[in-house]
Amino acid sequence: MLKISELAGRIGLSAHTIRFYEKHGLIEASERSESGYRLYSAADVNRAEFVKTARNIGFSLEDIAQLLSIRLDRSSHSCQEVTDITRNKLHEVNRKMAELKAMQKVLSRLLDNCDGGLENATHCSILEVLDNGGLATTGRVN
Amino acid sequence: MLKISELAGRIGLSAHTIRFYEKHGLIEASERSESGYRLYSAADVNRAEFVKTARNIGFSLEDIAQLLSIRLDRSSHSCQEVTDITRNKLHEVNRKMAELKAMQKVLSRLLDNCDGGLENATHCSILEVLDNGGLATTGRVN
DNA sequence: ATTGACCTTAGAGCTGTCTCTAAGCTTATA
DNA sequence: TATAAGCTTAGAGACAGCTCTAAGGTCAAT
Repeated sequence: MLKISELAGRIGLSAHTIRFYEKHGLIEASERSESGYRLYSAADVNRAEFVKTARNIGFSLEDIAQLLSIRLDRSSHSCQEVTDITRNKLHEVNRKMAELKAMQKVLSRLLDNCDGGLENATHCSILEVLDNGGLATTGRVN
Repeated sequence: MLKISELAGRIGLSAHTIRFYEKHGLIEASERSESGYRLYSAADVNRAEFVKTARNIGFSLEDIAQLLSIRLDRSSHSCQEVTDITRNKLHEVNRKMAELKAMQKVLSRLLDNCDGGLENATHCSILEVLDNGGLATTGRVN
C-alpha cells in the first residue's frame, strides 16, 4: 500500500492533483491508515495510471470519468461507448486544429507582408490590416 | 455618437462584452451623455473594430492592449514591436498545433485498432491501451 | 402616466484544471 | 525529545474571457 506522495512519485502527478482527482471521482484510495492517511492498493495504482495515461492523451476529466465507469464494469458496456468518447474527442481536436490553422495562415500572412524593421510603426502593414477589418477579401482563404 | 448597444450591433459584440473590454482598457467611450450613457465617436468605433478584428484573428486581450498602445502612438513605436507580438502569437499557435497533432494521431490509432461494435467492452482495445500506459512504444510517433 | 426597452454600477459566477494555503495531526530520523 | 517531512481538511486563488445578476435610473412611445 502506497501513501499519497509515493503514488504521486510513481505516476508523475502531485499529491495535490491526486486529491483533486479524488474529489472528482477519478482516483480512489481503497484504504486509510489508522491516522487517516490514504493508502493505495495495486488496483488503485492501476486505476491512477489509467487516469494518467488518458490525461496524457488529452481526454478531459469528464471523459476519463466516463471511461473509468466503463472500465469498472466492462461487461455491461459496449465497445461502442468507448469509441464514441474517443471519436468525439477526435472531432473536438479536429475542430480546434482547423481554428488554429486559420489563425496560423492569417498570422503568417501578416508577417509576410510586414518587414518588421526598427523604423517607426507609422506605416506598419499589420496595424493597417487590423484597422481595415482584416486581410483583404480578394484571395481570402478560410 | 452611438450608444453602447448601437456599437454592439455595429461590431458584433454584446454590450456586456464591450463593458468588459472597457474595464480592461480595450474599448473607450470618449463621452458620456448627461444621464451617464456611454457615447461612442467615429474614432471610438474604429478602435472597437480594431479590437474586434484582432480578437477574430486570435490575439489575446493582453496582446490587443499592447497593439492598441502602439496604434495610439505609432511614431514612438517600431514596426518590430508589432511583428514581435505577431510572431509570438504564431509560435504559440504552432505549439498548440503540435500538441493537437499528437493527440490526433493517438486518437486515430486508437480508433483504427478498435472495432467499436455493440458487443461488450470486455476486450475493448482502447481500454487495454489505456490500461497499459499508452500505445506500444514500438513504432511510436510523437 | 405607464410600459418596456435601454442604460448604469459593482460584483458574482461560469468553464477546466489545477495549485496553494492555513491550521493542525502523524511519522521518521537524529 | 526535538525537528522536519509528510499527511489531513476545507476552501481560496489562479488563468482567460466572458456572462449574468441585482438594483436601480433614463428614455421613447402609447
